[in-house]
Amino acid sequence: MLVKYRIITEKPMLKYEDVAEKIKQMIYQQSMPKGTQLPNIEGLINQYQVSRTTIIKALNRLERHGVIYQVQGSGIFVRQPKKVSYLNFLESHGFSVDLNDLPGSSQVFNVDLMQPNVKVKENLQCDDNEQVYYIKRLRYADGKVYGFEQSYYRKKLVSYLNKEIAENSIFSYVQEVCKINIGFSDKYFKAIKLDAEIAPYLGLQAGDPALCVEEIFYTTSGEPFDFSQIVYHYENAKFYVQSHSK
Amino acid sequence: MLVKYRIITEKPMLKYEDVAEKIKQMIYQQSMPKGTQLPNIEGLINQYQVSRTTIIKALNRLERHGVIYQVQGSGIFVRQPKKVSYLNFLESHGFSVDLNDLPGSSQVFNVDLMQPNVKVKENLQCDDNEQVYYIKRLRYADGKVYGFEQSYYRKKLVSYLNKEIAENSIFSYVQEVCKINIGFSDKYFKAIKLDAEIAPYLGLQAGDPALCVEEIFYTTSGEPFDFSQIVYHYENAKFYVQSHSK
DNA sequence: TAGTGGTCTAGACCACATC
DNA sequence: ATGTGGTCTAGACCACTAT
Repeated sequence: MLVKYRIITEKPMLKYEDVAEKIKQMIYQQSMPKGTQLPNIEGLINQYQVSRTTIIKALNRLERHGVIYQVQGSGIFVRQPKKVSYLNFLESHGFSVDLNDLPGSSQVFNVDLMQPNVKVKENLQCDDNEQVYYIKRLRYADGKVYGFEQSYYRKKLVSYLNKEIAENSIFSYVQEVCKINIGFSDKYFKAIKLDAEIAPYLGLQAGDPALCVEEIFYTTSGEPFDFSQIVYHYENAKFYVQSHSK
Repeated sequence: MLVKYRIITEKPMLKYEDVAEKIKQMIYQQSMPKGTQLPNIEGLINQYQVSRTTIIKALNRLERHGVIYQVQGSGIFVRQPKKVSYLNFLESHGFSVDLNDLPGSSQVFNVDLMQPNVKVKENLQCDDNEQVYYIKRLRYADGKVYGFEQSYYRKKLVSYLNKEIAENSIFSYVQEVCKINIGFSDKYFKAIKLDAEIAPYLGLQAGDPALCVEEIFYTTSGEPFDFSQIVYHYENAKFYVQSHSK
């Protein structure tokens, strides 16, 4: 039997991922407006030649990602497109394609190997004497500064990093070269008053507002590998999150 | 056959929800630390007497809610408990129990029936001449002001509202009395500078930072019923979001 | 090699929506 | 009454981890 493979990761293509992707393409290529009804499950089974369960799994995935919504007894419908100029908060690093991780989108100040302080050590669950890479960089999008980031990667899991990698996408490197599979993440955030140290990086004044986000990323086996603190420019960075009760 | 029912909604209890809840209880009652391994799937099948698929569905739900993580070939493990004093951003209204929606936790300024302005009309997809309830209130938690909220509910879907309801939980009322089933939501957020009009409500100065969130809640059939703008106190409101790549 | 989670199937039956 | 999505089952087989 012919087995499809993902282009990048070389993992076997799962049927439900494949079907989900194709349905998504169908929606976007035909630029269906919100509320458009899709074929029913029976129809999708015939169209993609997979079992009912696989169709349902694909639909649930699309529902969680905000692409469609399903109404029992009624049908499957296209969901509202997100407002433009807002970033997907859950995909702003990591899980899916990150449009901001393009070459030249980061100004890197340093990439240092060091002993973590207490806070970093705790968040990354480091052993004693374990070392971490410390990266400080400014992030740009559309030519505008949108965030000041300080991140820490465990050397144990990310054995090498340099300035060039940090200027591009650390997450692509970590996945493709270090073979780290990203499993899940915790994000903590709040509004803050910018201090005199960070404000200049963003071209703002001390006392100006900012969105401060602390993130911890874990591998699929549950090991934390990245702890980052990002301070976002209050005018240049806006986010959205779509969620679902199911 | 005996069918279990949910206490409040009187909907039949689904097996996978039931199992998920029981596993969650097991974790919390035994206060298992993060990393604790749970029984394997075979064991859970025997313990709860349901099919493999149902166990897996329950586990996936717990995984999405940040309670556990599953490692293929290895096992099922308890995930890190969230930092205290942070609110779950996705559950801060709506989907699950809202600890802040307790009696006396809101100071209500007005509950008015009115014609929506353009922005509200668009976000709620109102027909022409449709009316909305406009509620303005301050939200408290632990005796501290944490947010200033302006919300709009479509009269078409929420036929009646008053000050007393707004002082308690609008969402409970909407679900239990109006029989609205909450399906999904869109949330947009950014840091802002407080203006002179809103700052006093939060006991802050104009120019101080704040987290501004705009939310749209939809019924399970995809109709928007609530549009809210909430301005959060930058010192009293902190949030977390847990996410998963699966 | 043995054990664990993950995918996929075919089919029965249930719950909700619409007419 | 009919059509739609949702749940649940039993079982085959695949993919990853540990030893």
